[in-house]
Amino acid sequence: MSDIEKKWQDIWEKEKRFEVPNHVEGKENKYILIEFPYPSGIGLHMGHCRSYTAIDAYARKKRLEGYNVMFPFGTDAYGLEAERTAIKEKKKPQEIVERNIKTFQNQVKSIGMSIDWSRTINTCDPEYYKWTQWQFIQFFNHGLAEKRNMTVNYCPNCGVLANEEVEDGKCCQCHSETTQKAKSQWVLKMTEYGERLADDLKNTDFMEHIKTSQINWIGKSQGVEVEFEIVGGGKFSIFTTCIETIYGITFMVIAPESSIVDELKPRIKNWSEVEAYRKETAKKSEFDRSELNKDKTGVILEGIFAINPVNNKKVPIFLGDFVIASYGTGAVMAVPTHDQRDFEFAKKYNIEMIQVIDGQDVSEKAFEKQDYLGKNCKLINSEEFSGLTVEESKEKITEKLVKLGVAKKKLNFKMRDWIFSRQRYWGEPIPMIYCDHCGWVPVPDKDLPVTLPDVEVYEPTKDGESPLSVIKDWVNTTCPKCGQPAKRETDTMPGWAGSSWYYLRYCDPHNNQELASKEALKSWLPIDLYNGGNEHTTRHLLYARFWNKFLYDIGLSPVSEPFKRRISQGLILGSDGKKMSKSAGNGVDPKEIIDKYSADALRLWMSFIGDYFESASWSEDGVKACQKFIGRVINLQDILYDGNDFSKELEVAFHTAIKKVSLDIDNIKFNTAISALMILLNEITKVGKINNYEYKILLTLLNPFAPHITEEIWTNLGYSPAIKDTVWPKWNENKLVKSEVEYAIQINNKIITRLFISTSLNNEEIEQLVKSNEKVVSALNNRQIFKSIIIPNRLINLIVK
RNA sequence: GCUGGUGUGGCGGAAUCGGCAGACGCACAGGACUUAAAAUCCUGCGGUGUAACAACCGUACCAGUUCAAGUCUGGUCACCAGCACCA
Repeated sequence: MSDIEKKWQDIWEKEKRFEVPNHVEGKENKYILIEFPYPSGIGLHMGHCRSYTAIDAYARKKRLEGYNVMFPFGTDAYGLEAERTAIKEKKKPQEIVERNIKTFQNQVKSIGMSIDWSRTINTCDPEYYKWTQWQFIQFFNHGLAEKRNMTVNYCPNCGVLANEEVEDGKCCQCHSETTQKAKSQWVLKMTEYGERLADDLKNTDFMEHIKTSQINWIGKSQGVEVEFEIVGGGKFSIFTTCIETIYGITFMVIAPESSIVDELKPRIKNWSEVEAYRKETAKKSEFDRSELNKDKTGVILEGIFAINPVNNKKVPIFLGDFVIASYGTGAVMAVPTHDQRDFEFAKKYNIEMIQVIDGQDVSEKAFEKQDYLGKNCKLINSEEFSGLTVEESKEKITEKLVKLGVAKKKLNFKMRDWIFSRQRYWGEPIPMIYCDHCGWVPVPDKDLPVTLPDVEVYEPTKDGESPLSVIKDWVNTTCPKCGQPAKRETDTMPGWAGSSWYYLRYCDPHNNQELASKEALKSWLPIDLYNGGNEHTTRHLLYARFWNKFLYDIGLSPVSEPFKRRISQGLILGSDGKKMSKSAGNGVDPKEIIDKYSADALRLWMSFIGDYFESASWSEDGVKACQKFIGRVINLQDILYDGNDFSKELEVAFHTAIKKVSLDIDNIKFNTAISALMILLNEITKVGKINNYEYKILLTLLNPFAPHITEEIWTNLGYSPAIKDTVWPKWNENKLVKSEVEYAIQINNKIITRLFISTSLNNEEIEQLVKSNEKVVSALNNRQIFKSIIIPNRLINLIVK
C-alpha cells in the first residue's frame, strides 16, 4: 500500500499538480488555509493530521467542483524551542529550523496533502522577514508603534511577555511564574482598533465560541471618565460604568503603582506606611495579587480627601491592589452598597455605606449592576435624581457632569496594547535606530532586512536586555537621518509577528518589490476557510485581524476582515482520554500508522473519528476499520460490469450518497460524509454488482478522503479523463424520490404496524388505505377517529377517543 | 463568579422542520470458509422481560407545552472550554 502512495505523491510533486496561478479564466478562486505550524523537533502529531487531512479533503473537493483552489503551507519558524535546541546541540537556530522544516514538509507530503509547494514560506527567511520589518516601520510611521515605559509581565526565562502570553500568572511557553517589571518597550497600539475588532466580528462567519472568546478578551465597556478634585489642590480621574451610583461614593481607591501618590507625598501624613504598602505590592506577581481575591488589602492616605463633584462631599482616598493600574485610569470611585469589592473593602476598613438604588437589602452584600439593570429599579438618596430609574439617571447624571466640565463618555478595553519587544535572540530584529539628535529613526527600506548577527550567547543579559545588546559592532551604527553615531534597537519581535500576515504573503510569495501585489491580494482575499487550533483564538487570531485592519487602513490590504470563516478542530485524545501528547506518554506517531496501514486509512479515520469540532479519542481499531473499507472498495473490481448510466437497483442509493457527501463536506461534517459512503458500499454489496459508470462516481466521492488509492484504481482501469479532470458529481433531487416509502402506522402514538405506501398517493388516499388495513381495523375496534396526522414519508398517527 | 458549549447503548458517535431514538463504525457473540489461525463473508447486538412473541422502561435529572419532545420552554445537576478584582 505504501508503495502506491509514495508513487502518487511523487507524481503530484513532479507534475506540480496543486500549483495554481492567481487567475484562471472561467474559474472562481477559493482560498483555503490551515494555520502554518511551528516546526518543532517532534514533528507532525496526530492533532495536525486531523485538521490537515480533513481540510485537505475539503480543498480537494472544491478543486473537483471546478474552483481554482489555493491551499498553501509554510512554517512559523521563530520561537524559543529552536533556540533551546540550538544551545543544547551547539548549533545555530537557523540550522535547527532548516532541519525541522524538512522533516515537517516530508511528513505533510506523506499524508497526501494537496499543497501548492511553489508558495511555501518560512517566517525566518530574510526574503520574508524583510517585509515583516517593513510593516513594523509602517506602524511606526503611522504613529501606531512607540517605545513606552511601562510595567510589563516578565518571565525569568523568556523575558518580557505580552498579556496574551501569560496564563494563570505563568509564562505560556515555559510555565515559569511571571512578575511585573518596569521597562521601556515597543508597543503596537492595538487598543485603537479595539472597537472595530469587536464590532466587525458580526461580519464574519466564525464559530460562535470563537467570536465570544474574542469579545471577552477585547472586553469593551462603555462608561464615563470623571475628574475628582483633591482638597487642598490637585485632581485625578476615575472610570466607571455605573455613574448612576455616584451619590453612593464613600471612598476612593487608587492603584498602588499610580504616580498620583508621588505628587501627594508631602501631604500624606502616614507616608512610611503608604510606602511600605507600595513596596509590598510591587513584590507580588500579578498571580499573587489575583490569588488574594478574597481578602482585600489597602492603606488609607491620611490627610487626603477627594471631593465628589455632584454634591461636594469629602471622601477618604485609599491605595488598594485590587485596582489595576493599567485599566481605565488606575483609580476608582468606591460605592460599597453597589459593588461587592467595594463592599468587602468597606467592611474591612469600617467605612460608611449609602444605598442609592432601591430594591434589595445591602447589609449582607452589595446590590450589583447585573442584578439591578433592566429591572426598572429607582434611585434613592440621590438629590434631584431620586425617583428616576437607573437607565434614566445614567443619562441625566452624565449630562450634569459633562455640563460641570468634569466628565466625558469613554470606551475602555480590557485588551491592552500589544507589547512587541522581546529580549531574545531568535526573532526578527526591530528595524529601528536610536539617535541622540533625531530620536527613533526607522532603518531605510534599502537597508532591509536587518539580519541577525552571530552570537555566542543566546540568553538575555543579567539585567534582562537582549543578547544582541552586547554585540557592539552590530549595535553601533550611524543615524540614517543626520549621519551621526547612533545605536540599533536590540529587541526582537515576538513570535506572533510573522504569523500576523503570512496569509497575505501566500498570495504573492516571491514578490521582492512589495509584501504582495495588490492584484494578487485582491484575487484571493478574503480567505474562504481558515482552520486553526483553539489555543490561537485570543492570540494569533486577534493579532492577525488587527494587523490586517491596519494594512487595510493604509491601503495595502483589500479587505478589512481577512478571514471569512474560521473553524477550530477538536483535540485528539489518547486512548486514556487525555490530550494526546508525547510528554503525556499517550502519543501515537502518525508515521507508524501510515507504515502499518496506509495514509488513506489514516485520513479516512481522522475524518470518521467523530464530529470535527469536538474532541475525539484515538483508537487504532478505527484505522483498521477504514483500511477494511478501502479493501472492500478495491474488491468491487471483481463484480464490475460495463455501463454508461446508473443501474435501476443503485440509482437512488447513488443520488442519496452524492447529496449527503456533497453537503456534509461543505458543512464540515466529515464523519457523516464517510458514513454515507459506507452506506453506499453496503448497498452495492447487497446488489452484488456495480458498473463502470457507478464505480467512477464512487471513486470520485471517495477521492478527497482517500486520494492515493482512488487515483490508483482509476488509472489501472484506464478510466478517462484522469480523475483530476473529472467533475464532482451532481445529484438529482427527483431521483431521490422512491416509488414506495415505509410508513409507521400509529394509533394514539402507539405503532400498530408498518406499511409500504406508494408516494403517488395523496393524503386522502393514504388515509383510506390505512383505515382499510386489517391490523388497523382490529386495533381500532370500532372507535371513532377524530384526527389523523400524516407526516409525508414518515408516519401516520390516528387519534381516537 | 461571568460567558459559551456539552450530556444519547459496552465504546466512538447518527438523528434539516418537533414525527419510527440508536444511522455508520468499533467491541462482543454465533455461523461460513480453513487442518488451524489470520484475513474475508453472513447473522445478531439499548435495558427489563419472554421458550419465543407480547408487554413495559429508555436520550443527565425534575416539571411544562404538544396528537407527538433527544429536539421547544422553565428549573436542577454534572462536565468541558474561555475570561476572571476590568470598576
